[in-house]
Amino acid sequence: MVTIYDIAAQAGVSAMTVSRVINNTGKISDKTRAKVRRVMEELNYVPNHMARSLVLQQSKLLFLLITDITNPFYTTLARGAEDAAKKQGYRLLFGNSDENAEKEKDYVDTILSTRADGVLVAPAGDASLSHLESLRRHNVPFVLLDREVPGMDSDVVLGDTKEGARKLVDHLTSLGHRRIALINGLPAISSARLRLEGYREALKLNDLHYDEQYVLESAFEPKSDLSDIESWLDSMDPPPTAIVAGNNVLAVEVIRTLHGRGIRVPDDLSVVGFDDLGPYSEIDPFLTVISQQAYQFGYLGMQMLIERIEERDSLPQPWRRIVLPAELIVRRSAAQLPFS
Amino acid sequence: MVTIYDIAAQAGVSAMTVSRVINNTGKISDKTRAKVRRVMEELNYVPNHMARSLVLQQSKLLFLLITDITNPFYTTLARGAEDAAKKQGYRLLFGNSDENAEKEKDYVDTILSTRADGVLVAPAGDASLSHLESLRRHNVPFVLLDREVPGMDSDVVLGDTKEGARKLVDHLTSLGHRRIALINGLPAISSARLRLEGYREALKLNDLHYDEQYVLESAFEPKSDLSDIESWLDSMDPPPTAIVAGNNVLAVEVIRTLHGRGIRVPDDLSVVGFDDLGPYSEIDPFLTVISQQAYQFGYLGMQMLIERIEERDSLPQPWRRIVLPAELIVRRSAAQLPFS
DNA sequence: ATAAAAAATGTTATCGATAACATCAAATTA
DNA sequence: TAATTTGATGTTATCGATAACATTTTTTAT
Repeated sequence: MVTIYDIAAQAGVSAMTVSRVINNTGKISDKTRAKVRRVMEELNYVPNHMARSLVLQQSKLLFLLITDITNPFYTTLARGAEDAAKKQGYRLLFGNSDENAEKEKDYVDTILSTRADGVLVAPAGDASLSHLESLRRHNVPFVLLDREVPGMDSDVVLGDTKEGARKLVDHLTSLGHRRIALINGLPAISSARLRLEGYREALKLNDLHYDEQYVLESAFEPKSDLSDIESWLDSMDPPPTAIVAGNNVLAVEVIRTLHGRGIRVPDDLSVVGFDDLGPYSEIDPFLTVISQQAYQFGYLGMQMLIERIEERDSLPQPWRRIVLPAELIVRRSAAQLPFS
Repeated sequence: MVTIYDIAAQAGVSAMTVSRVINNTGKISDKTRAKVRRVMEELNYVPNHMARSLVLQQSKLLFLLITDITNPFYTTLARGAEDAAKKQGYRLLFGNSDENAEKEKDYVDTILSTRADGVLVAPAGDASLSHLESLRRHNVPFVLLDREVPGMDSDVVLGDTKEGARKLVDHLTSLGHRRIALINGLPAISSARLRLEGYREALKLNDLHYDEQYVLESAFEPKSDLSDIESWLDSMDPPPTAIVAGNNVLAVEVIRTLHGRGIRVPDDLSVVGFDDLGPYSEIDPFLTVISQQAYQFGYLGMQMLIERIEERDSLPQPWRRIVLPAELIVRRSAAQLPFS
């Protein structure tokens, strides 16, 4: 590979002069600047970012860790983060943890050893605490997205999840439903806990009592094995007339399972969920959901992150917490109960 | 940040000894190995990948460039690439070019200056040629995915696109359709060209004549402005009874536009497309498509890439070309014509 | 014209790690 | 036991770039 020394030799100057031309620092005569530029072109010079970062002690490289690259919520979020990063002159790379704290840890190691300037993390769950402590210990700024991790203070962008859960339940009760089930993410994820809370509060406000049998806690990620959903559906007695799903993946799994049993949605059973199904849901606007501003999660989170990075030397600001609203989008997957 | 020198000092050995412990090279007594390990733990040592890559001249870092991170075809592909990379001990980072050759160029610059060991590229189009030449010139191995670029020989993983287009047209004709339109990607993308070819061949084989007015070439990416689709729909006379869409995004756009006009799919007009709509399409299996093995694109491409990287010193092998089959999945978006 | 200031360029050390070679002590062999 | 091998560790140079300081050249001021 061509280095600044090759250029320096070819142009008859010192490496430092080449470095100055590249970075537009110091004083350089127009003549040598032109000559150096020309040689750089001729030799197809590409700067070595690693060597550069090694001495500068900063990489202008940021990372975004998401938990499911096939989930439109996260990919939309990624677009927002990307746009904000580009605007500020940072490069952004993505990592996909697959809802798996182990994989996430590997990415954190990569991030630490790549000496990234900062990270945007949608943590896999409470078990992420140890990696986040690792980032903190090594002084790598990070902003949490969508989920909090108990025991770790930081900047964070959240959705108004509890309120979202309430709205969904309210919507269902307004349609006459009284036996409303919840299929939720694992309790090791903060957003799942809030959804359960919101669900319970809304039940109470609607004078419905909370019944444990109507709640299933399942992993957020798509799996081939739907047997726990199957047995849960069998177990509820009397069966619910509506189901709230804790995220888009679970909504899909539930509906698939129901279809497999010949149960029609919403005719036989209503289903509502969290997060849109991506642009493709527009083909046939079906699922009634709480829509979160996915793009904003990424955009605002990235802005906060970069502010943290650049204010590093000044005295530390208090942690910031952005809560984005949750909007109910009524479509067709929840129906009025006939006899209510 | 803690370096091997800090560890060396603390453990009372030389930096080289620490390096040996880290890499398990050379001979080290159990006693010092244990001591060094202990100090590394205590100080939370994390190796600096940049310094390491600088001397080793390899980074064990690979990149995947895709053109649309919100498209399930590419995210599924990404999962495959990720799995294959991990299996071989490489780290994988993602970049999103947004179907934009300029953004793609920025990523290529990043890749070059990061001294990545190789790249998997789904090129934005024929205009990608110059960046690919840049990669080639700098001796960075790459494998193309899904699209070829004229003028650039390389390893490549393709779908059997032309055959796919034929199957779609055959399916429609078997349902009685004779006026079949095509909304396709821009001709600057190789896969779009093949789809057009396949479409024309299939028409001929079915004794239908090719009529230019039934073909629209549009950008693959999602846009807010649907006016060209609108005017195209208006212009066709007599209107088609079926539309083939060149990819999933276009299929969605067309169906949205049709819905906006009160035209029902498939009752009033049939629509078929390329590529699945992700896991979410399973809620309501609607769109009849040619399904490509997205995961395999990524997995096999990554395997080829790594083989290239690791065989680098031995004599060069001829370029390889993998063509993955295209499977027709009949769902509900194309209907039998009543009067045929 | 000459000192002083400013501009242009060069030298050396450094970032954190590893390769290649050097050294020293312990173990083995003759 | 002296000679030799082997094991364990240390030293130095290097990867490609930049900061800090040093030097040379040019310009400006007196």
